[in-house]
Amino acid sequence: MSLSKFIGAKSDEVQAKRERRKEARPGELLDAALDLFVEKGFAATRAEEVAARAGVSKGTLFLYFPSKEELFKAVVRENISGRFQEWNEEFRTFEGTASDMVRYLMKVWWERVGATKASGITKLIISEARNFPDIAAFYQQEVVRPGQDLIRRMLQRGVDSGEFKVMDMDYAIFSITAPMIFLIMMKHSLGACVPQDYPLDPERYLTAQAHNLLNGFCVRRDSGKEPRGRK
Amino acid sequence: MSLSKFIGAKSDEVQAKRERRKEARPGELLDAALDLFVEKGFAATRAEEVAARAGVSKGTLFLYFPSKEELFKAVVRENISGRFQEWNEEFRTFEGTASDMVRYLMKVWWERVGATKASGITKLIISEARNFPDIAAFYQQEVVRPGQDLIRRMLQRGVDSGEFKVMDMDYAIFSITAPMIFLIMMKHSLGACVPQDYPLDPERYLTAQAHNLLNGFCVRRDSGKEPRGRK
Amino acid sequence: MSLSKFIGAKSDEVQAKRERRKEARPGELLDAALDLFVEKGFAATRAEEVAARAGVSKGTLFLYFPSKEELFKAVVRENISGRFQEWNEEFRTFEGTASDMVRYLMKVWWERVGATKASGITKLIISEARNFPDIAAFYQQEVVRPGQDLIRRMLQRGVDSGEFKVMDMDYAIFSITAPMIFLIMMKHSLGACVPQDYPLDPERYLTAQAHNLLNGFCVRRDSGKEPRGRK
Amino acid sequence: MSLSKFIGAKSDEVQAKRERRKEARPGELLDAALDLFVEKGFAATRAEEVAARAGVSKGTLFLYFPSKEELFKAVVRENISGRFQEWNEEFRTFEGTASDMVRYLMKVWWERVGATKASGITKLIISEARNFPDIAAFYQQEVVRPGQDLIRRMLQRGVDSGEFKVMDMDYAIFSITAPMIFLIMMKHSLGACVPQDYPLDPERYLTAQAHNLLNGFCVRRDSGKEPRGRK
DNA sequence: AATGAATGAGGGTTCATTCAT
DNA sequence: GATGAATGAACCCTCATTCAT
Repeated sequence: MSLSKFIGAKSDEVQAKRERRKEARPGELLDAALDLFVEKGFAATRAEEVAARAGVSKGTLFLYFPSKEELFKAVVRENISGRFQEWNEEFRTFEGTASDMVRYLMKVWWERVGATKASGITKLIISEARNFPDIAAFYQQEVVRPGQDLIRRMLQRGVDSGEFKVMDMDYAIFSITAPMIFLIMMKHSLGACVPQDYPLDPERYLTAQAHNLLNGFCVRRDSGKEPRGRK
Repeated sequence: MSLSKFIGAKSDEVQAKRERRKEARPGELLDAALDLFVEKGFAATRAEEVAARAGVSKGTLFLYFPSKEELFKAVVRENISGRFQEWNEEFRTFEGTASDMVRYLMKVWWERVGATKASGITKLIISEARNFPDIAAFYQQEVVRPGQDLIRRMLQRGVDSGEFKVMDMDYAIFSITAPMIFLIMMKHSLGACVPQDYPLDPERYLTAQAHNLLNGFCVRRDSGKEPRGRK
Repeated sequence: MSLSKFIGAKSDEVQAKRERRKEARPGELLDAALDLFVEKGFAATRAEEVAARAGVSKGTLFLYFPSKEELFKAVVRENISGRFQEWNEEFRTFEGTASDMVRYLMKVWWERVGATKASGITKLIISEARNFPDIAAFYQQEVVRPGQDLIRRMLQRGVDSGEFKVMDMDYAIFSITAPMIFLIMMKHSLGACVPQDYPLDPERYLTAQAHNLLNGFCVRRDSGKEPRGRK
Repeated sequence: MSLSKFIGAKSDEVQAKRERRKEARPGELLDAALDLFVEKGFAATRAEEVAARAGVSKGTLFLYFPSKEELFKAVVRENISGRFQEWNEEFRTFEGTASDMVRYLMKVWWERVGATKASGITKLIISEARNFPDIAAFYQQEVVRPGQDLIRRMLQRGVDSGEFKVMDMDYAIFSITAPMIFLIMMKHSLGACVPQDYPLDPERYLTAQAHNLLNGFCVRRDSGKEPRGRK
């Protein structure tokens, strides 16, 4: 807090407000753009609409981003968190069982990503991947791969400790990620359109999913043989 | 199969080919449109491109479909199979265990939907749901709900027979559907952009997923208590 | 003239008209564009105006030229005549004196270029050279240089035959071209704005200019010494 | 030269510098604007660029000139010298021959106009005449006409003294002005783009041009009859 | 029925101009 | 006076849609 508050009074305050606005502009625009891109897709989102939602005029948008496509890339860049170092550390020092870890992973993922605006970026990239292949590749490298590595280490720890069965890791990883991707797509797609059909509590769903995945549906171990139904 | 084949001879054959082509027109357009809508989204797909891929001129497209939006709806209508009656019957008379059924469901779903062009419609609707809420609602009612009902009956059968534990059915259903949705999104999105990162065999993935879901990761039953990791 | 006129009648005629229009479109657009670019410059000419002058809608312009800049280049390309081979031949076989040739050159240049729409292209390129340096270079190479070569040969012929004095050819060439460039700029610039100040007959001007250039203003030969005026 | 230089001392000097800068502002803007208008034309010149080149902000430009068009007019006004009174006097008292005068005119014109930034204004007005007809008329009246009158008097003096032939004055005037206009257009247009093609020394060109004009190309007087070449 | 030339409303982008600081 | 963020009219260009052939 600066002294100017006591000696500068009014003009400084106004100055501060304007500067705060100016500094905040790009962020406000990125927020508005993320919302709209997630909601309607890149092509169907109009630049003017983004500007309006951010409370500025169309021209102002192009003061901060040279084109709609650059705005899109900035939205992605801004929202792709490189928080994996932190998360890796968190999991390296985790003290519970591997099962605890699985549950914990899903829980914190929801709290930090799934439940926040950041989840929109995943929906956005999955929806637009074919139109922006380089962004898709970037996301794959920066987010998907580190995420898979983290999950792989987690599962391996369970296997190494004898807690988990030996399993095909490449496939098991997707057993963990699929429900998260699913949850995001539902949240931003069908779930947003027909909410009455998705009255589920995401956290509870993830808990149930983790439980099912860890223990299985079956009372006794299932043989795993091929089905014998007709056809 | 028409009689004209037997009474027309050669010149009729040509006529037949032309008529077949003519009658096939809308179908070819719908096929082309499905591909492009899935690939690029509704807004980014140009009508002329659809026509070109179907091998007709731009004008012809509008001869069969009054507008791009109507084309979109026709694509959805055409590809949303009302095959649940048939499938319900198939599952009602299924003779194996509930576990067999789960595996069988995933397998035939992949063969009949996931691996075919029909999978595109799911990706399409999920991507465009927010832009076409009425279509989303229609899909929800015609496809999602019947599908969930089918899965619910399947799981209930397992519970009733003592093969499956008692579980929260509303959530368990998603444990079955999530990997299928996931597979579709990957196939038509990131997987199509960075194929080297998705070298998985979908059928094997589904088998593994079914196995994990049925038997769990754990060697022994996991307690299911909350994780005790830091924070 | 085709027979269709006698057997096809109406539908063929209409077809012909439409095709003629279609074929004529680019030409009509180029004509309109040349006029407007000459009149107002590249930047101040609006695409819609070009279209309107050609009697078509804005969109049609872009059916034939992918951008305003490509339209500009097409205008230049279309109007830069590579007629120098023909002209070289004409001058090679010319039978009069070198003085005749100078007068003839100016006369036919006026008839074939100066008086026609083609003169606009020179004004256009001179006005826009700095904005389109590559086009300027192209024009320099395709038009200016061949033109200068032609004039140089003409003057050299006069010198060789003893009709003209020995002179610095590089500079004499500009004595021939300057009045032509001048005439073009006046025609499309000041002369078009204040016509009452330019009531001159271009052909007579060129004749007078040729006469002055060939015989000089002076009754007797002037010494050519440096001027002795004050300063 | 102002008195402040003698009474102000140091602090005043700073003050003077600032005021000089302040007072110089419009001049710097006009200079920058002239350069850019000459180079790119009125429409293609951006106000911000003018301001930047003058070292001020965009807003400041509009502090001094209410609009881009007014800036343009001010540029023209500023650079159209009303120096004809002075020049008329200079020529009235000129003591050499009429031929000397012609050479002298071209020489001093080059020194005082052609070689300086002032030449740009001619190129500018010729290029933009059609877009600003009133400015063209103003220029015609304030510059072209007085210039032509000056040249006419000069030529008439030669005719009156028996040094020059009797000639059609209206046309002879253009024989003097054409090379000057030509030189300006080349300097600011093609010559600036393909400099290797215009390695000529302007002063030498004007001298040669004056010589050619005064004495003619021909060794003997040419008949002036119509050419007899083919066609 | 099929074509494809033509249309014009709509959206991205620029930039002269304004105005709060 | 000076600044530069903000504005919005205007322009280039696209593309769904029409319609004469």
